[in-house]
Amino acid sequence: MTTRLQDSIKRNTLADTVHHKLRGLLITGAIAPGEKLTLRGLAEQFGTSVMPVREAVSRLSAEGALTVLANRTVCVSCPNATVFAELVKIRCALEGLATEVACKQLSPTKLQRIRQAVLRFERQGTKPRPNPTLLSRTNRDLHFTIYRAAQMPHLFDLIEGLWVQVAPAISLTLRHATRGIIQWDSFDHHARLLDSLMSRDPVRARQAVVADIRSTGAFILKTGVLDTIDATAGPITAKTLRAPRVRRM
Amino acid sequence: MTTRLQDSIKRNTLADTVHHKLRGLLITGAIAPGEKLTLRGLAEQFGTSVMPVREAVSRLSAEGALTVLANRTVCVSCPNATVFAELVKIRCALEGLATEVACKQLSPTKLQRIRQAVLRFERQGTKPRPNPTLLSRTNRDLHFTIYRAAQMPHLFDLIEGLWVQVAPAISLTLRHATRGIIQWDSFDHHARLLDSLMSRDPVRARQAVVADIRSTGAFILKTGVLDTIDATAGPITAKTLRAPRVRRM
DNA sequence: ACGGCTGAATTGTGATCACAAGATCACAAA
DNA sequence: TTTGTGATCTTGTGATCACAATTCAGCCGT
Repeated sequence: MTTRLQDSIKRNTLADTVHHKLRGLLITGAIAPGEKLTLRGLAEQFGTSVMPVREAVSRLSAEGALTVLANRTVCVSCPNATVFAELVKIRCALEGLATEVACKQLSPTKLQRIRQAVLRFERQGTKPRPNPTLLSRTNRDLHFTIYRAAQMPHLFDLIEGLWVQVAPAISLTLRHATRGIIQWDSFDHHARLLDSLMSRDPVRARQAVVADIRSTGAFILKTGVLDTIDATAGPITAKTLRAPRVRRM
Repeated sequence: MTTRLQDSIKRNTLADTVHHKLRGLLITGAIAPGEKLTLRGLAEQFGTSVMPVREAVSRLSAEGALTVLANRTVCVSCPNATVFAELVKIRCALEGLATEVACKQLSPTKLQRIRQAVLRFERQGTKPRPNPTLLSRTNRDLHFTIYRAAQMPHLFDLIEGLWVQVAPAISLTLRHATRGIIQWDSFDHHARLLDSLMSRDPVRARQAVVADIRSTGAFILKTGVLDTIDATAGPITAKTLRAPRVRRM
């Protein structure tokens, strides 16, 4: 998925550019989950004709990042609870593998960077009023530096694809549960992860990541934001979300 | 990748049809790895204009099934040795997971079907002159009935995507090592797999699939067919393949 | 007979046009 | 105020056109 390894062999078509930019917007949650997109609108926004946008949207929908409904409406797809649970399981398998592999060949430099990311995450997270966006970005950096270190580009792409699909769910949670996000045992898991990496214990490292993924996944599921989403129901409207308002913790 | 879950909510655009058909041709190895494809050619073959083909090709290249080179030439992508090795590792993780999950909830009916597939595979494989194409098809059926039983559609799609990428390598091996393909310990692994499934032992089942994947992967790597392939080098020509001719076993 | 060069032909990419299916809104009837 | 209905606009999809880049055939010169 994505342009895969071709990123290096930059085939700079407009379609690729649009694809990349859109993907970036999606993975950072800049576009709200369920939001409707129009080809012509995107085309105007990117300053191209509809053609490159069509190709980009086509690829993104193939990745599962966008959904084109039976109505032929394009919208940012957000997994419902069951889909999300499945994605979490897959993530455990894939990111566990990546971590295990990376653990065996992490350079001291990368280890340093990971340590710093862990620290940054903890520092931001223990603030009285942490910035959730910043927090999730730091978390992302942390994970992806590890996965990149595994030097398995295809695996990396697959993982990235999963994050693109999961991102909207996180974004939703962030939007509707502004307080109390920080219950996370993530601190513990990150610490254990870092420790395992430094002592070159691949199995324990894998366990730590899996625990981390599972726990934040469980947290998101527990908020119940995703229960209101029906994949076939189309874009998420204000009405859709009103009913089972997320309860604060 | 693919049309994902949308398969049920058939959004019957021409692009989807072409995508599906083309994908089928690729996964069965009907189109030779490295073969060049032209949009207009495919369009004529499918009886459409180039537009649907463009979208299909775009998606397939996003999946990694097709490669569009810097020349802007489209060809069936075939993994080189290192990429193939990576794909095998990923397959182990994903298909292992699928097997483990499936093991816990296999209906007796499905179990029967798997048993029959195993028998069919063994019967065909022990023939004095087994049909390699038929053999690999049976093998595919066997694996995919298990994976489908896991009832994790996204996982299934990912696995299918991996097979599409691996298919050309298998196809190549089949073409250039017409004899002696049947060294496989696959019989043992299949037997152990079936046994584990019947006795509901998820862990052992996983181990059996992983062993199966690893061994046939190792076999393909050992033939050395993939060593001659450079991902950036473009389509596979007769010349490319001449040099280190596959040695019979 | 052979190598390098030029022409035409083919290719993917992007833009534009055409069209059918939904979505939206205004207005009228209850 | 609410509901049904029609016209109108918007949308994705597919076809066609235009174009630059690449490929390839054929020719010329040696």
